[in-house]
Amino acid sequence: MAYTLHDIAALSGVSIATVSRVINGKPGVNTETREKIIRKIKELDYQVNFNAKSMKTRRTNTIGLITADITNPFYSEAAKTIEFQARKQNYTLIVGNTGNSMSEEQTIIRAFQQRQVDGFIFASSALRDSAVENLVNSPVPVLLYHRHLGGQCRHHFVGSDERKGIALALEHLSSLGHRRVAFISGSRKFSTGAERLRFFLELRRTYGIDETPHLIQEGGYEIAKTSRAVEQLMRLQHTPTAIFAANDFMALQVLHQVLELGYRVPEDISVMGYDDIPLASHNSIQLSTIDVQITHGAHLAVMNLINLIDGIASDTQPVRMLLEPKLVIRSSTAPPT
Amino acid sequence: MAYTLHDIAALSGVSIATVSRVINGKPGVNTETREKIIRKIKELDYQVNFNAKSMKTRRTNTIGLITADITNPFYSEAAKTIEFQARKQNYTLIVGNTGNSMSEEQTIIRAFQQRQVDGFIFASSALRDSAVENLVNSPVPVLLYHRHLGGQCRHHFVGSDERKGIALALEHLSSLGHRRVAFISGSRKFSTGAERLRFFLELRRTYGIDETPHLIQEGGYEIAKTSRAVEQLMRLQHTPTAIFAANDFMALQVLHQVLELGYRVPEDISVMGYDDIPLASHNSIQLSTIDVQITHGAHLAVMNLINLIDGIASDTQPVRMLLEPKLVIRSSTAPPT
DNA sequence: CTGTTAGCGCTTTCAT
DNA sequence: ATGAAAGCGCTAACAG
Repeated sequence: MAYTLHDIAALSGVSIATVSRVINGKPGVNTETREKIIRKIKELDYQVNFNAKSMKTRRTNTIGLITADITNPFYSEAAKTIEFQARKQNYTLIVGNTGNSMSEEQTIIRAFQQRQVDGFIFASSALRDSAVENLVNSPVPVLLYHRHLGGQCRHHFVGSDERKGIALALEHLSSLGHRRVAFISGSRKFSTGAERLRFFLELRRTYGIDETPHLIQEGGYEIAKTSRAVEQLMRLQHTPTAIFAANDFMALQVLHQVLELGYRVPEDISVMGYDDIPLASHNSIQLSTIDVQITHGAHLAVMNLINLIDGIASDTQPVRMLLEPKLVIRSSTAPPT
Repeated sequence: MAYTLHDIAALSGVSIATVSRVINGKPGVNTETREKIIRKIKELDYQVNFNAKSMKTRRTNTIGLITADITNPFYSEAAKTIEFQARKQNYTLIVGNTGNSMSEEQTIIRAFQQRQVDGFIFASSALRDSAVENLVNSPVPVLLYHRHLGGQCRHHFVGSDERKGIALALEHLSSLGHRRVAFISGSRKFSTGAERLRFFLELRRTYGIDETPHLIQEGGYEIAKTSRAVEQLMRLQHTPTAIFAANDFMALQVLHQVLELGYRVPEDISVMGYDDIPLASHNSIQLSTIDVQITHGAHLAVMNLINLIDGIASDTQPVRMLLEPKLVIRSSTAPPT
């Protein structure tokens, strides 16, 4: 059994109130008494019971992170930063993986509520996710990271400026001289997937990209879908000179498949990704992509959530931070020949 | 403010004790009363305050996972399974990343203790880690996963049979006809690194592997170290016909570097890894390796820890489970030419 | 079958 | 400067 305030108080010959005061650095304690108590605390290696404390303070100093899949390098990178920043501010992180299942998500939300988390970070929500929408309308602060809920629901969000990112990619490909640029979209159930497609369609004309419908394909999480998309594309009369995948995960698959088909990258065809997951920079891959500033965003997510918890940030004016994406040119893109 | 037992009790016209009984499925409540209460709970969407409950029950139903780096695919894979299995048993997971820093580790341990976690899983400990050793001797159950603390300290452990794994790899290379097999060891600060090297040295004779000292090189987490090792190896008069790296992370680097130097894999040189991280099976990599059963081990880790928490497993007889590793033959190994 | 009550370990008024 | 006491939301005797 661990020591309690009572133990420290009894052994120091004072009341628990006084011990509580010194633990919390409150004023109004005689210096000698304070030192005596501190000595005792050190001696016994006393540790506060945060749960008991929470009962009075209504603060658990824990934040709940809900992610679709921690195995996804994008999220594990974010989780690492979130955990670190949270800990620096004396918060601990509890995590849940939804595996993109709504029912799991709901279960996790409830479990976290029961644990009285001070705030939630979602790094996984789909567009129109009613569980999250309900939560957003509850009194506990919720911040969406990377993917948002769409227009209908007011919520706090830290993410990347997708329009800017698509523009950056198109500008790069266009300036290399590409006109027949294929696009493989991600799942449109997520804001990122939907927006990247939308902005591609919206911006391609500006950059002089060919508007042939066949150049747009739908990908997604299942490799098979991306695979089929690539097949379709490479079977076209006029094959694209560049393939732009809406995320690195798909881009990697594209890269592999195109190589398998005997094309050289980037000599015969350029491949462009999006996100800049760690693997993209791996020396045997070297994928050109858009860096969405994962860790920077994760850092801001924690900061903003804690401000919300502390009531520093106003809750009426939703947080909405869009980070500047950066173009990362590696060796999967080059001028068409 | 969320509802409490009092609210439900008042609104149902019963006492809090009765409500508590129905919530915990305790017998001795009139069916009608029970149903009335259940209705009220549903209607208000009442959720128990786990913290308050913990004060009485001395159980928080949370387990602390401490990992070196959640970004490492090995650990994120494990974390995913651990979170899932824990949740299935009504536990939540709180996580901490040490980044291999002892002081961070100590900080995390204390934070978790203050949160009254019911048990710890370490997936990151070094040999002779005094913080963990102390913790192991405290009353709260601690289970080491993947890496253990070495012989001096009795503790619960779930890992892989490293001797068997090395034997499997050597048998594979040997049966392909390799004799000049180089070995790049991992950091010996960890049980895995130390043991794999030890078993390689111990077993190579059995498999007819050349015992030239130059074939043993030291690698580690810094890419530069592995890089230098490969350079040394390929500068030898008799270059090895196969390079066996003590983990996939290094093997990937070896693969890249050897390819860069103009060798073909596996025609000119075979490369073998260890661990079978997800990336090893990536279609553009196809690394032959040893599968250490990450998820199976993670699953067992949770089960065993919970048994320990529940006092089902005896605490005097330490858990020590060594899973059977499996040989995974992909396309980075072939007979020497 | 149901209610009363005493804490779990802590913070925080309010007295002294 | 210090202590007594109430109470956070819950469980678990104990009484009735």
